[in-house]
Amino acid sequence: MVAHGTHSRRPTLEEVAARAGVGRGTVSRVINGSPRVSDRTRAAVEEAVAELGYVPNTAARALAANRSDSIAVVVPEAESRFFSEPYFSGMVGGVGLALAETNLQLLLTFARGEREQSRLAAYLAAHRVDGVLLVSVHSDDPLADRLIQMDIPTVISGPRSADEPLPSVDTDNYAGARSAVGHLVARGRRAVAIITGPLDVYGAQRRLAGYQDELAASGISYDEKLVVYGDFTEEGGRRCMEELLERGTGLDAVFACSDLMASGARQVLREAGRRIPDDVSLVGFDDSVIARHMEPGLTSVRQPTRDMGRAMTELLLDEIALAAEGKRSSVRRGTQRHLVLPTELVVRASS
Amino acid sequence: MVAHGTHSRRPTLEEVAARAGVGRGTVSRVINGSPRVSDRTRAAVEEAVAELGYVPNTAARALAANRSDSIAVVVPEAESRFFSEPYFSGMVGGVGLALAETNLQLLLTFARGEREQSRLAAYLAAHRVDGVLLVSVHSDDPLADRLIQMDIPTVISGPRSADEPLPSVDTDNYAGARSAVGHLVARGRRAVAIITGPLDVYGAQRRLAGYQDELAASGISYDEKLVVYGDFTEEGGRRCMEELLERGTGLDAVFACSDLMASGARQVLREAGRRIPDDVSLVGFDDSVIARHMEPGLTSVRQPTRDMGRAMTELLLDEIALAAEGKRSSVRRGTQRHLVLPTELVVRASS
DNA sequence: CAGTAGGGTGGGAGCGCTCCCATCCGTGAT
DNA sequence: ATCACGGATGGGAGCGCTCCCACCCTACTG
Repeated sequence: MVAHGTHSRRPTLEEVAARAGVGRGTVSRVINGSPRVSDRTRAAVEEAVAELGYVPNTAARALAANRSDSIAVVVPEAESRFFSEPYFSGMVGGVGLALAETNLQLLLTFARGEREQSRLAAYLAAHRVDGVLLVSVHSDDPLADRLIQMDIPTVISGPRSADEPLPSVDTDNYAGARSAVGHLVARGRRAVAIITGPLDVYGAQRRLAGYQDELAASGISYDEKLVVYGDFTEEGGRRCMEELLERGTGLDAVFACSDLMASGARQVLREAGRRIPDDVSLVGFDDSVIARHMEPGLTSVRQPTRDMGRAMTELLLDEIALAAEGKRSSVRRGTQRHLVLPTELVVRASS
Repeated sequence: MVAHGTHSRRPTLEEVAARAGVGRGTVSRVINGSPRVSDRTRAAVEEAVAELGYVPNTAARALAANRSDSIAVVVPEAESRFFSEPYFSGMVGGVGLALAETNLQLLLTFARGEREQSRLAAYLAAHRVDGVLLVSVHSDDPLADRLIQMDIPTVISGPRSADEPLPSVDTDNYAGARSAVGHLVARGRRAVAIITGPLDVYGAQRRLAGYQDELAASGISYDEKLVVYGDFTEEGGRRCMEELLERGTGLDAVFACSDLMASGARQVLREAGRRIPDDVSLVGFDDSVIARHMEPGLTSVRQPTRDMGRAMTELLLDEIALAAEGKRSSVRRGTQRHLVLPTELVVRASS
């Protein structure tokens, strides 16, 4: 490794110490903000640091201190979904934002399939990250349990069940669904169909529950003919809508549990000659770009993905601090371990 | 791999060596795939590794070997744009894909503003990454030059000018624009307006050039009244379209240099009572989700963002290898240092 | 049959930092 | 003036790995 312009020869702690006329330990203390340093010394060290353009070597620090100053965001889905779903990018954006205030780094990891997940687990186990943010997980995801076993601080983006052991951040899927259905009912719709998400995702279950409860609260009896089971994809939405029409139930509104499915549904409705919102009201979930650009504009339940990312990060930092203090297990600080963020119904022309 | 109670006590190289009855160096050789190990020994070591569930400690490796086994993707924009633009997520997805085949990690970094960029530069300089992927850069971006100065292997997603010193990957903005305009002309449109991107982005310049050249090639004289300067945003598209209408030129087609701007333009056209495509044909650029969901479907120039991410990664790996060999400067392998990927016109109802 | 390549191998010497203990010195108590 | 206490400081001992040199043994060479 020769002639590497500038970056090949960076100053070390030792050199800063020599320059400032102090010992290695003192410089380390200054760098790490320890209070046990006199003001004079601190100033001298800081000057030397500035003059030399000293930047701590992270690898050395990680090795000595046994921490990595980085967290991993693990997206279990194939990264193809990562594209289409604003959920992910919003989340990642929020994480980035929260991390900007710390000096932690963000490792982005896609884990497709079992083999890669194993590799990933090993990787994470090797102390490469201080904590893990798990985004969008199915209830049977093995990675989550592995992380628990390995005792790695982890926060999950949506609880996998009602009694998720991992700290989690989620949107209020239940309330969101209720607000959507309530809105439809308030508009005079009585035959409200639902295209659900995949029910092995807890959030999808909650949305269905919200739908049911809101109908009940409105005195509308539950008709299972109006319920079809989707998978969050556009194609799935199309298929479900066809199914719904075939059943011949006289529906006058559809609550699709994702914008993508709403989009699929809209296509089928249009092909069938049903006007939106005149004949059928349509409501989605996510309030993604699609909702804003659909024709007519899609009424949708907004999820604060960015805030979620932010909240997850903060929760994780807490977890990491706790782990560092060695206070594992039961006794936790006042922190809310399961955060539920409110949704907001964005009303547009489709309803 | 069973019941690793805690992750606090992972086996070390030394322990593997003891278990296999060999020396530390030998284990290191096996781990790193050196050929200088007899088959018998290798087998023994591999067995010990498996039994102990050994995973190398990256920090130690990084410190000793002076490399990090990770690359950074730097997104200079505020991460708010990261959301809306499928460009970024597509790119990141491609990078992730390419990286899956290596054992490098992906560090995602947002750099808003000058202060953060400086911090970032220092960070990168501290040997924390082996290389940098720079995404979406304005021609006056200071970070790129800093990276060159620091001699850090870097690949940029779009060249900042015709003689970009950094290796780059780009879409064929010029040809893409020509295909869009050519398509419009083939449809019988003669008064084709363009809403450009910000011209401090090289790619936006190329699109404008493509527009001009294609018109010229079609024997249509250039009318600067049909040219308005946008900024890639939806609001900008709206503003530009208004401007265009105010000028009162009898346009019959609009080529917007991003889907977002096309969307803004569409809104204004609709408000003005112009029908798409009957009165005015509309073509966008990106072929994002928006294009697919707009009404009518937006004809758009598709950029293979995913392939770009992939290509950038491969180029970067090459650069890193070159740097490691110490062969800096002029003499480069046969690698194409400026890759231009083809675009594809996706025709929908808007034209 | 001595002499000499090498392929294989072991292990010392760090990489740059944090941790922690020993030491030093100033200050207030006695 | 003496002692004790505690804040400030220096520096040894690693953290787990790679690099590299010395060494060994086998297999040729002449």
